Amino acid sequence: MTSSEIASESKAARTRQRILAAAAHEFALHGYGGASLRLIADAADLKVGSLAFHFATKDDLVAAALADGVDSAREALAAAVAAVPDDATPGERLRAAILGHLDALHASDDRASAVVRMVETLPLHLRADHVRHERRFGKVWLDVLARGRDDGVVRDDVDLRVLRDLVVGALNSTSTTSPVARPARGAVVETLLALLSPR
Amino acid sequence: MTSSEIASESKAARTRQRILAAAAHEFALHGYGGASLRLIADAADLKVGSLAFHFATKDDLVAAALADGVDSAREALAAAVAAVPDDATPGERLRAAILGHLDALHASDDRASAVVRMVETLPLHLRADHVRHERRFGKVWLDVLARGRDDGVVRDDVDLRVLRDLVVGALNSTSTTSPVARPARGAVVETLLALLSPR
Amino acid sequence: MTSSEIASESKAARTRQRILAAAAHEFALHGYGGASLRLIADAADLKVGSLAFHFATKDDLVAAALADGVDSAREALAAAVAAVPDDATPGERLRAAILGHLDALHASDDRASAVVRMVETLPLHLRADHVRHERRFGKVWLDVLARGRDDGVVRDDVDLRVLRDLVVGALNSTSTTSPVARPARGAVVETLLALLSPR
Amino acid sequence: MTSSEIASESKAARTRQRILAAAAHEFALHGYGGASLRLIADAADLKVGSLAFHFATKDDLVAAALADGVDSAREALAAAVAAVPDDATPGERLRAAILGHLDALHASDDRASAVVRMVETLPLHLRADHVRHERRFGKVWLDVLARGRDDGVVRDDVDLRVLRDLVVGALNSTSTTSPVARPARGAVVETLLALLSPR
DNA sequence: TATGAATGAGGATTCATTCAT
DNA sequence: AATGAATGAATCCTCATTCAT
Repeated sequence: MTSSEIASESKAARTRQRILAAAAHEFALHGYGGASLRLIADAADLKVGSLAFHFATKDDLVAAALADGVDSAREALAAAVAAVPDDATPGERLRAAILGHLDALHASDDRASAVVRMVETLPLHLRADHVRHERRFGKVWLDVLARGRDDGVVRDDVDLRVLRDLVVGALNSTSTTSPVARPARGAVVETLLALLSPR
Repeated sequence: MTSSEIASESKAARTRQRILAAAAHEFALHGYGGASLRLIADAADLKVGSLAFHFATKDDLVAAALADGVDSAREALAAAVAAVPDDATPGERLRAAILGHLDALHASDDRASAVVRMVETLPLHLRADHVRHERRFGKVWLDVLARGRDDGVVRDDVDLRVLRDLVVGALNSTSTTSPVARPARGAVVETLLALLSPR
Repeated sequence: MTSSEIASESKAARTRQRILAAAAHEFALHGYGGASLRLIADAADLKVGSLAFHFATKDDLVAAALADGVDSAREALAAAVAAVPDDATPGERLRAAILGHLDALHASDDRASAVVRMVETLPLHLRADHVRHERRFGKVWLDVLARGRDDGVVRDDVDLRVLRDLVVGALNSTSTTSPVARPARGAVVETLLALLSPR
Repeated sequence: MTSSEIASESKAARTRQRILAAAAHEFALHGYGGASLRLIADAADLKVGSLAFHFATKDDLVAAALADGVDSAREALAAAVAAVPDDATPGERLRAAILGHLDALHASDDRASAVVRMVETLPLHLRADHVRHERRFGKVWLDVLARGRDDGVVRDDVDLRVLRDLVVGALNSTSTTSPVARPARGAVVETLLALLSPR
């Protein structure tokens, strides 16, 4: 493989990433139906027609952005938890998960928040493809909560799945477009930890 | 005012309601940017051109649907709380609020869920107008929680506003388009009550 | 029905006819795949977007143009034959049919030639719908030839359907875009009559 | 010229042929305006950009396909006639011509039918170039008919050029995309022979 | 009060073409 | 000899809006 081959390979990959970033931003701002390829192309410094070379269709791009969004959020969440030293307190682990989730959600690249903004208005065929990714993400949170319960920092008087859904819903709802309205990160973390802790 | 004027006035009002209902449905399904006046008109059994008579522009319709959505949800929430007899337990009042919120959100007319689906992708000028409605809704929940705290059924170790935001966020996140994924109403209520109750 | 209603009804109909005429011209010149709605709209003195009001889709317009083309040709053919007095010679009837077919095909409005130019490159779903029209047209020619055979002016040593197909094919092939290359109408008629007559 | 140059030259020639074959197929199916270089490239197992190496523009490819189509048909027609032994009956020669024409037209490689499908919708500049090829093809048929007349198997009561145009038109009209609708080859041949034979 | 008819802007997608590699 | 990547124009279609009736 010559150096020029490497260069051209990475060029396509770089453009693809630029498009995904621009798409995430537009989708986060305007949702699935409100986002336009024109604006996405502009933000990616490309002409609309050129998008087709990387993503054949708007829905292809959406699917890629969704996968990119949840997967990166899941990896960030898992990494945040994994980074907690073994000898840390169980509460630290829980706090790390919450922080990891919030960080992904409020990251400036919008990859995760694009997902939150799009999921509920997706056409069925896209949603079907997306469910698997979402499920893997939910699994990570479930594991975190289960471990927390074993370690005695998560209450055991409620169904864990329902708890997980409410926690994730509450966290996702902080991903508001107007950061002014967003409650302070620290307050959210402490409040959630309090709600979760057993009586 | 003649009787025919009265009749025609009430006809206009009825049509307006039909449009709002159709709009709520479309907005709930496709969000602000993805909903089209044509489909709304179809669902309201009207021609697109006729919409202008009732709502001059799409944004006017959106604003009306938003106001209609939050206000009706707020009234439903307030009514549910007010319906609780004075001699009921404080926990009953809290449960009534949660149930009222969920009922509004999962109502078949989509008026409340349309709001949830739209808010985050609204253009700025619409959002500005909408904030006041949202604030009044939030005020009701804040009152409910404050009273609950006074009555000893809501924990006092957390900031009440942050708590309110998380509770509302968690509740709103149950308004998913695919009712299959939605956790059972009863489980949501009991879990939330547990989380709220003081240790 | 008021006069204004009549006017508005006929306005839509008139526009529809203008579009069909423009479409026939474009389709005759460039075929199904080569014709553009832009040019059709221009020729019909409309904006492209306005076409949708009369024909929802390009394929709808094509289907209408096809039906219009064959049906009008069939009617012209049938009328030409019917116009022959009962006491005319059988040869006159045959000649009238040939002339009627040619007249339809070379008419300046291109309605019939548009069909000839489009049929073979139609997508399958359009072709399927079109077959019925084509069959009715072929039936008229078959009747003409059968009557001619009964009257002794059409040879009886060949299969009538095959003969019909070849005659129609030969006639249609005179519908060339460059009228220079087109053989003289009279010569075509006399030659065909000669070929058809029994030995 | 080195052997590798020879090899690469012949490779180019082979690719050229593959492109022409693919192009003929697409043009036969969709006509001049409806065929796309992308599909042609796909069918030729190439990327669109690579076409330019062999044919600078779409119209260059079209021109080549047209020339290829008529010329090969003309050669097939001439060869079919030439293959008839000198001592065969004149009717055999005529039949051979008809069969040769039909064989070329219905050949699976679509080279000839692509021409039939394209000619009438060609832009003027392409048509001008094409006329010469077409004329040479017509000349062959004219010769065949003239010889037939000399030999007493073609009627002499009609203009030969008009006759030729009608015969060619009738034959070409059998090149339909749906082979179901196509009349049986044998029946076409015998019917045409009958029509041509003098009384 | 509503419809019919049209507009112009913008939507996504496809197209032939170009050019560096 | 062919590919990868991009362009700009054109494709059809949908949109919200307007206005005479």
